[in-house]
Amino acid sequence: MTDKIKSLTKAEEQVMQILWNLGEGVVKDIVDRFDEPRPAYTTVATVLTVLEKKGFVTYKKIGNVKLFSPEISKKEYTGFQFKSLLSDYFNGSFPKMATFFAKENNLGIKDLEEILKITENELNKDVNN
Amino acid sequence: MTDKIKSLTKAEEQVMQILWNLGEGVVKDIVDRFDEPRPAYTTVATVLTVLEKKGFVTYKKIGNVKLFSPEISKKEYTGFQFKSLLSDYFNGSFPKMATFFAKENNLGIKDLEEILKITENELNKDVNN
DNA sequence: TCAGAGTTACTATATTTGTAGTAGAATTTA
DNA sequence: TAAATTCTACTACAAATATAGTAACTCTGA
Repeated sequence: MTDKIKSLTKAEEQVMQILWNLGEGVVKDIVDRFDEPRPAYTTVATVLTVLEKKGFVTYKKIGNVKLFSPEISKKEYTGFQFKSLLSDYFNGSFPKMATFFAKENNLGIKDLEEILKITENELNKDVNN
Repeated sequence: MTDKIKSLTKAEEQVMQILWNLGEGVVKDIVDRFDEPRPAYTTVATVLTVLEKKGFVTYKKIGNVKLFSPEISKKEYTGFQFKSLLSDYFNGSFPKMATFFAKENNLGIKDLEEILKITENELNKDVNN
């Protein structure tokens, strides 16, 4: 079903991030969200064509204009990235990752418990989605 | 001080992973750890040369042989990757990441508390490093 | 109704990445 | 000590990526 996801290149990822935020948009919409220095309109159009070939986006033709939208959700791609990081750098262990985070930020047990609370809230909050 | 870290390419990352495990090694050592089909000896040598130029590895000459070792630790690079993922996909919020993990794995509060315990253990365990 | 703005399809080019060969130096070994 | 092996340095080249130009098409507003 869900075809194997391939990694995005840097340029592709930037475009996808914008498209995930917008939900949908034409080339111009995407170009406009780029920080200066903006890539050329045609550059973005090319990247979108590639993304379409790779199956990351689809589009509807509205008149002669293509309205692009993500075909792979941010969530799906996040999962892919997250799993890769977890397996390549934390032996697939989430506690190892959490430990790493704690150490990087000099957090103690108390802080972790605090984070757990916040997480539980988040979890309840988005029972939907 | 710590120069800005650049991303590793796929091939480079594989070599680094092996080198991080070995601690140090000559080209042959690294080739040997590759799964079949192994890349050519010269391919690995080339990648190492590139990694050296990028500052990811150094080497000591032992006779006429280069003994390579990581210049950037796995930990440093992990931090870089982790931060990128956290900021690009979780708004920089670790609880959001934890929530994502929980939902992906259908974990409930109980499970999270269990994970917290494991994490606390880990944290105590490696008081060193 | 046509001039300009926007859009797409196609093409082009530089750079980076992945992969590996060759030549020759150094080392080991029969 | 000559042959085989190992290793590095240098080079090569194909594929992928990043970036953008051009031509042609299509609206839309004056």
